[in-house]
Amino acid sequence: MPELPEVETIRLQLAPRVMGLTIRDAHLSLPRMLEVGQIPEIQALQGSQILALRRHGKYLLLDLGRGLIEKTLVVHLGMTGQLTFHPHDQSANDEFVTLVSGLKKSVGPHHVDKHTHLVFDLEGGNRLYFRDPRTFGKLLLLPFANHGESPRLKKLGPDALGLKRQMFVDRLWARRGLRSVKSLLLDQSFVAGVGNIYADEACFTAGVRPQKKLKRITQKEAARLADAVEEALVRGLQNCGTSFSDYVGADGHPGSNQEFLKVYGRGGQECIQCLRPLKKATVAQRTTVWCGSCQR
DNA sequence: AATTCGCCCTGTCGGC
DNA sequence: TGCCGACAGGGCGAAT
Repeated sequence: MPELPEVETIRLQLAPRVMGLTIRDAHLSLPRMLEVGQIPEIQALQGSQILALRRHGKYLLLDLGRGLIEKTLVVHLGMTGQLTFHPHDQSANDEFVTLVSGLKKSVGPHHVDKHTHLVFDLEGGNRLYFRDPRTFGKLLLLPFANHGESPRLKKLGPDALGLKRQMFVDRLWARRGLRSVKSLLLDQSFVAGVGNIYADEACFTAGVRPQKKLKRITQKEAARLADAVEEALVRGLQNCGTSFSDYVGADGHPGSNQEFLKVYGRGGQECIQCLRPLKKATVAQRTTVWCGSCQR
């Protein structure tokens, strides 16, 4: 489940490898991954260069064009999306082959399987693959000039990484009400990039119960949440992302942040602070883990 | 207007 | 061994 740190890891790994490369050919094998009617536009990308890689929240934005940026390919990895770079000179690297398909061994001569939905043939024999077993991901091709007006991107709040504490607190304060802290953290129009894993981790670090109503949150707790979100995301990024199931970086390797998670996926196990068993329940339609003693 | 719910989708896992 | 239901969940559109 790629959240901000996973998408940023991919962006950082991908940028030096694909920047400036020309797209020789594009193959979209599962059309429904793309906005309807855009298949001809994908074909038309032949000859375009990858000119910039940006990210907002969990969205990766590839700016494409011939010299000047003309279009933006918006990529959302959903639950199990993978974006991997396959360099021409490492095509025989066995380790790479075994890791590229989720965390399992991949079969097939070209590292492509039935879940590889988009392939960019880049100049020099390099390739870029988009793979997504559960197909919750999305591809969207927009004119660069007005891609900011896209309904999908327009509703996003400020990017969660590097967001000023006071801005976070102010936005939370403006939404004080009956909804839960966790519901707000998952709301991409509040801040963009936080998903289920980092929301739970942030709540634990802040000492706040995920189901606590926003109207009962103090300024102090809001500030702690702001810091805890930043801390969780930065740590995730430092560890190249959390590979709980399918996530791999652009190099095909899993991240290591799953080894450092304090609560996510640890329901019933002992709290790292007080050693009491962690609680698990559904909050805001998501599986949620917290410590009933350390989080109030 | 704000919030919740059902749905999309497939691989994995536990129970029988 | 194999079948089957439960589960994972981001975001959208429908319902409340």
